[in-house]
Amino acid sequence: MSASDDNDLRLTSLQLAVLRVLWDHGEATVAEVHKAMSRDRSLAATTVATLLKRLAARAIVEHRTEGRQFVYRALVDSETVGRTMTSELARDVYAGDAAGLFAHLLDETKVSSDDLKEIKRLIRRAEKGR
Amino acid sequence: MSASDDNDLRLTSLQLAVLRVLWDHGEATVAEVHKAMSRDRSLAATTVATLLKRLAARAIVEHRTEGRQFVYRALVDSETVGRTMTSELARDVYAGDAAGLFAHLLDETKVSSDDLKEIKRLIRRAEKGR
DNA sequence: TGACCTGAACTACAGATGTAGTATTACAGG
DNA sequence: CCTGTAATACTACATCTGTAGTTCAGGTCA
Repeated sequence: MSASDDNDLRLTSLQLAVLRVLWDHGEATVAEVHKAMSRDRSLAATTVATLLKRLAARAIVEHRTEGRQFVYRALVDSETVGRTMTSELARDVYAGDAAGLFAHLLDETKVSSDDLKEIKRLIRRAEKGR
Repeated sequence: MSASDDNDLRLTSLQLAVLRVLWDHGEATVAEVHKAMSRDRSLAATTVATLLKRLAARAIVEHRTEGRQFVYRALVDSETVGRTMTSELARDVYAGDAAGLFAHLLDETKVSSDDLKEIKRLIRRAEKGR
């Protein structure tokens, strides 16, 4: 938690794609992030470097230097980002109507039976905790 | 559906706030939108006008002229926007893990007992439909 | 040691966004 | 007919984003 970091977690799709690589890898050099992203997006390596540098300026990632390379890692975890963005979506789009959001979630994404099972478990837990 | 409109429903919080007014009112003049938004945000009337004009340029709203005023209405419904943004969130942040999104939804927003009841109903329906 | 390669730094640029001032124009009232 | 008044049109501008080229510097290989 260090100091005054978090806050302002409005992230674009592209920025999230970068972050995901760091979340998955723990740490990664620019080249590694670039490579990992190349499956989905064709970006120049310098583009990825720019993205990372900008995220660093926002204190969303940071890097240490290893030899001549920067090794980046995320300063925000996916949990926090997920929570923040979910509640923003609920507020901005659904005016807080959780059931509405959930309905769309069921409709629009492929929710597996396992997911449903897990979700039911979460509901039971929520009901217990009132 | 007319022609090549929808698509590209990436909307910011502010843009959604504008849209919400139109969704709630059906139609509204710039002044009405401005007033409705003034509870939450202090924007100049011209700012609201600019916002609406830009949304119109993206074919997200349109207006007819009534006397000297523009009466705006949304060209996208909240259902569509909700669906789109929800699935984008699921994809970008959760890599499609619906249960993860749902867990955060339960945690982060105030889900009422009624909401839970409704959600359980949705789940039953989803299970029926396989 | 000199030519390369590779990585980061710097520069660029168009489009979107938040935000609003200024200009213009068309009525309504006197 | 003239003058506010109110509404839209036009202009502005800083910031963020997506995207990448160009420059500079430090190792590496011959």
